[in-house]
Amino acid sequence: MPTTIKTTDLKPSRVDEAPVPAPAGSEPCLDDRELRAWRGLLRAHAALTKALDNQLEAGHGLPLMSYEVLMQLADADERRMRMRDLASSVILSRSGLTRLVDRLQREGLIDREQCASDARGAYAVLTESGRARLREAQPLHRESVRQRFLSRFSDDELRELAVFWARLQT
Amino acid sequence: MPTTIKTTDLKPSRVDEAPVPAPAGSEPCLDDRELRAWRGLLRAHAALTKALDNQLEAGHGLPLMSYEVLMQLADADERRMRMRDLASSVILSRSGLTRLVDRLQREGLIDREQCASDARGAYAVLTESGRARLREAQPLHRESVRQRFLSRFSDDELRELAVFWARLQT
DNA sequence: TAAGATTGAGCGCTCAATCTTA
DNA sequence: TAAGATTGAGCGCTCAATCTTA
Repeated sequence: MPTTIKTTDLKPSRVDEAPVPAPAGSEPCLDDRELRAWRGLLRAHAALTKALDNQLEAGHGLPLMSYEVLMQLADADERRMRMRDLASSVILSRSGLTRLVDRLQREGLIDREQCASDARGAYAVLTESGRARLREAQPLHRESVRQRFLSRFSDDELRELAVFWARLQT
Repeated sequence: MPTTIKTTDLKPSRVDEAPVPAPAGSEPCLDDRELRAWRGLLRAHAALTKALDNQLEAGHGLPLMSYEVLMQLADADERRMRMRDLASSVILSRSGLTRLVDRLQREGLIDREQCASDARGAYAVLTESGRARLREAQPLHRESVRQRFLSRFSDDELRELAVFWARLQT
């Protein structure tokens, strides 16, 4: 064990910042309040996704990213989406999605289908087996999201968070 | 361009959820408000870090993770930290940090030093060149964090966010 | 025995190049 | 010309195994 116990790493960044009187003018240093808001987001996200990913992987052999893809398809019309749309909705590059869908297809959770209206296009389609796997995994995942995230907030706060996220869209 | 314009992907997950009357009992489905709070976090984080990482990499050849490591060291006593502590404060596995420090050392931004009190231990130490590189990169990065994130919130909201993040610490 | 750090193997992603169709 | 999808190359990470010291 390390001798220094670090309860949090959101320290006020002592050196290098306070002494300097705003170097150029247009980009003053982040103050303590700003740092906590920003680095808190990074740390919270990292800790949450790491925990959820490990758990989902261990319990159902399904990494978080795969889970998200299955979810998107389950919610889509006819349980299918264009590769392009699917990539952007799970925030993955197009090539990244191609490879992820390769893996899920190999497991039988997703099928590919030609797009009728645009011969360049392809659909990813959720299979029955994919639906079943998703249904198996959902209870554990939802409970974890509740326990680790949602339960820490009141109803009003959850609504507030949603408003906050919406504000970040470009 | 896809024919369907998706302004947001936070839809109420129509199928599969509303009809089923809470399958087992202990893990009811996430409702719309919960989904927006949760998936909003995932999307906001992904979009923000991707943008910042690209910009930092393009402008200063410094991926976000490397930047975070240099920051931690710049803020630490004597600009040095034990590998173990550094890994946990940037949320990286120990082996992941070993390799990242390898790269930064090859670039001359970090040195390694033996730990005097524990012969198993090693310090990562920020070099002068590392400080200089960080100082170069900071203005752009800070401005982006401001523009893409901080500026979307009032002072009170930033304080509230910090409180929210603190609540998530297990 | 266990903890700090590193190494070998390999996974999952991105970028750039490519092929196909609009 | 440009867009959708895939492929080749390669980067950055993790897990498990290993070495060293507590």
